Amino acid sequence: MKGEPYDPQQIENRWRDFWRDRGHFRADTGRAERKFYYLNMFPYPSGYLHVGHGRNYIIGDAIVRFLRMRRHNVLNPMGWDAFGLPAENAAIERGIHPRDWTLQNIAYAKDQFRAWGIAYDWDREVTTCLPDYYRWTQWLFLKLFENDLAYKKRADVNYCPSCQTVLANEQVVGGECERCGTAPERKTLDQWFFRITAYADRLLADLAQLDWPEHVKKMQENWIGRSEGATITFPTEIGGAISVFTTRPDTLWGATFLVLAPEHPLVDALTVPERRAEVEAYRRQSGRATEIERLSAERDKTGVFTGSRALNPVTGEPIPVWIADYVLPTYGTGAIMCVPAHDERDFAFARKYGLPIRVVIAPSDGPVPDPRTMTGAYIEPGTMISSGLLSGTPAADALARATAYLEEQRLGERAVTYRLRDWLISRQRYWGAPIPIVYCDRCGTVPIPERDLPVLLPDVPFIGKMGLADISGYADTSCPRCGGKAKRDTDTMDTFVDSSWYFLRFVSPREEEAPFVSDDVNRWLPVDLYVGGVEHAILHLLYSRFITKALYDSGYVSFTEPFKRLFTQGMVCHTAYKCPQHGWLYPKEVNDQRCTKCEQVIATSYFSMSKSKKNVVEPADIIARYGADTERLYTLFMGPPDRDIEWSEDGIRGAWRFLNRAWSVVVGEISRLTGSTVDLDPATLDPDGRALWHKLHATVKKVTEELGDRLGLNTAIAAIMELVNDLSSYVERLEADPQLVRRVVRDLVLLLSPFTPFFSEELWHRLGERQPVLETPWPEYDPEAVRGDEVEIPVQINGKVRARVRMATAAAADRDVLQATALAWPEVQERLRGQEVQRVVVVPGRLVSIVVR
RNA sequence: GCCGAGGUGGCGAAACUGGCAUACGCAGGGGACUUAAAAUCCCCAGAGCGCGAGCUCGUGCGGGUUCAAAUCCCGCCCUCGGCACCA
Repeated sequence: MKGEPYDPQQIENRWRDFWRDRGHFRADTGRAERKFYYLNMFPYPSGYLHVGHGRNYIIGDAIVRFLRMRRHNVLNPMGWDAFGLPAENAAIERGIHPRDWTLQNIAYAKDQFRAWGIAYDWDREVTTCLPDYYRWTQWLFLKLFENDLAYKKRADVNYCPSCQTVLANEQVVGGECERCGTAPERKTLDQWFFRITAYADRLLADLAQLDWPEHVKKMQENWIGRSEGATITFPTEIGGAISVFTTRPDTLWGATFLVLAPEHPLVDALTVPERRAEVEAYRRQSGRATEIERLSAERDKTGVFTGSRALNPVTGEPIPVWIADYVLPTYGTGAIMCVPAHDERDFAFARKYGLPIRVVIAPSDGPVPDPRTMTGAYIEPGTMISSGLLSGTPAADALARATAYLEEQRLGERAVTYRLRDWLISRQRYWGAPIPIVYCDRCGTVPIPERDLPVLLPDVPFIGKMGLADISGYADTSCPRCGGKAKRDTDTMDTFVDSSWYFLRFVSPREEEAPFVSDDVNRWLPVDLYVGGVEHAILHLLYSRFITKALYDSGYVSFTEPFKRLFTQGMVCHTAYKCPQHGWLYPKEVNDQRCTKCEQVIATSYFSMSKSKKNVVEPADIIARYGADTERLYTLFMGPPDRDIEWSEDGIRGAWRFLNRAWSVVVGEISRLTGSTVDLDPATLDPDGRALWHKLHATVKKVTEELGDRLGLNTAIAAIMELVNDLSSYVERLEADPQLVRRVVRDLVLLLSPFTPFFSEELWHRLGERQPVLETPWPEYDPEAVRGDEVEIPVQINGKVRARVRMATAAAADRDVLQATALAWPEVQERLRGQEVQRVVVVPGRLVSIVVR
């Protein structure tokens, strides 16, 4: 059928601003009936967005359009995570101000959203680097400070020499700076921390109530790292005592030495004069190593003896006290008791330095290991031996008994320790929210009063790597308390602070008296569905949860978790080429598997799209060739949204072909349909018409369920493709019913609209509809029609399908009728001849299974 | 090492609660249209055996439960992600 060809450029230009002009995505936060707060993780504006970034927003846009048509009051805002180091580094490279670079990127990204047809409520846009936002980030700091959740401490920190700033523990990945890959150094600085550890238990416990992917919850659980055990006190020979944390108080009778972190406060006192030089040397040496180096498991354990002894509290035996840098000052008490017989690490250390080993758990079968000949720690279960009153206890019960005994004897107590550390938020860089604190000689550390916020970033020419400390005059101020001379804190806050509360601001983004309006926020939060990348599974999500709980405790919000449901979409991967000599290559630099510069054979692999690997696909190119609808459709169709997918040029052509097919079938029918407005009576349709009628309803049901709940957008699209295939075949027929065709075409256009909004709006308009798609209700399905007239029921004989029985749907739903029909079916009769039927299993509406002989 | 997710045609994948394995799409083969090509349309397509009706095998591997297993259970292998000297 010839007709006007599908021309996406023209169509998309026509509708691009339509949804915004009609205010389709302007939420009414003044009321909350049928409210739905949909949120995409907001982007960091770093140049342009590629098709991989697009996936996140396209998924969201499809869901949100669907919800709008289902008459939800949808809040769908967007903003910019606009502070941070990359902007600063990029600005340095280009010799411009990070603010200009950032605002420029924001403008560009907004154009990209517009080209994609992604319709946000732009009236609610927030930009974290603007004073009307960061003013409230500073407010948040003050609230945490008031509640003793922000504190300053002198600490050994990870300092990235390349970024010239400190990194949070979380920002050191695999021993390297998360941003630039440089190995951090250790530095001792006065830094601000947020006391997230105070919430460790609640952050862990409340995971249970979240509808989040299981693996993300597990990652948070690991990160928090709760360990139950006991702290035990070991008196020392010189007086005083050393407290250790252990998860194995039951093995206390086997503790033959103690090890302290080199930084432990008691090391000085414990070191005997003859050992002083050696201990000092060791402390200096380990002080140079970063925490990451110290923790590398491959590294041989080293340590030195302090010369002092402590007393094992249960055996009374004097045991040596060592220091070693595999013991971390920041975990537990910074000191451990060592039970070499039953712990691999302690065993290795004891063997290396010839320390005594004492076995306290005997295998239930086989001989007790001999400390002199053991080659590894015995870590299997068994029975306690040489353990005083615990001897003879099965190891499984020993833990509880040991803990009870220690508490009774006041030698120690039950304790819980976390892997989670407090959140270091000070950064020595310019492009962030200034910390609203001054230091006064007379009054000490003084918070800036709320009414004086924001503490503005000084507006100075940007001259490369610098912090606020480098800007003359910034630090000099007067004390808000006494009016005397004072110095400002010259650090800015970690950007994760900015993003740990932005979801609150979206509800009342222009509020000038407060960061958010509690009543409105309490009505609209938690976010109903939060969609973003797994890369934020720990940091951003954990910090946001912590801030929400802190605000809850001080009465600003009435909910304890910010994101009810989380969905993490997979990454988009693409072929990347690497030349052994020239590194990553653009596809155009590759010819016949060889580098065009040096003719060497290149290596081909798949990676998530990134500028550094030169394997990004630009939406502008795709949109110019195929249109945004094709990109959207392909992005959603190529795989389940939560899985990584591989971008392929062939795949996108498939999506393009489908839209062309759908276009021509709809456009081709329009002339036939004019005037066919009478409601159709499905009862009058012929069998082919009935079949299409059934397919339509089944498709509506499928697409509705996938979009509304399972988020299986790929299978929703597959179902629509099937409908188009069936519709094309049907309209080929001379006696096609125009009423039915009209109905199918209408619903088809609506079903497609969340995925291909331009395409649908255009066809909808051409079908003569006056009301825009988004103001039209989502198609309904009739369960009766979904069932269909006839079904084919497979009949199994001894587990193998041997026949298919066609019968009325209602008859197949009746167990007895189905069984009788199946047994009487000729092919079945044939098969059963001469066989004895032992059993017949009937699943109404589904299957019949016959067991013979 | 610990924790988690996954492994299905040539490829991306589907099968939702144990019930017809491979829907939908890509690539491929054959045909139609065309002077030709592109585009489009129609047909074929898990593997093996058989002239054929058909039969056998088949969801990483090996067992098991069941009338029936991609799906449940036991034991392995591989890939990816997180954590990892956290006491």
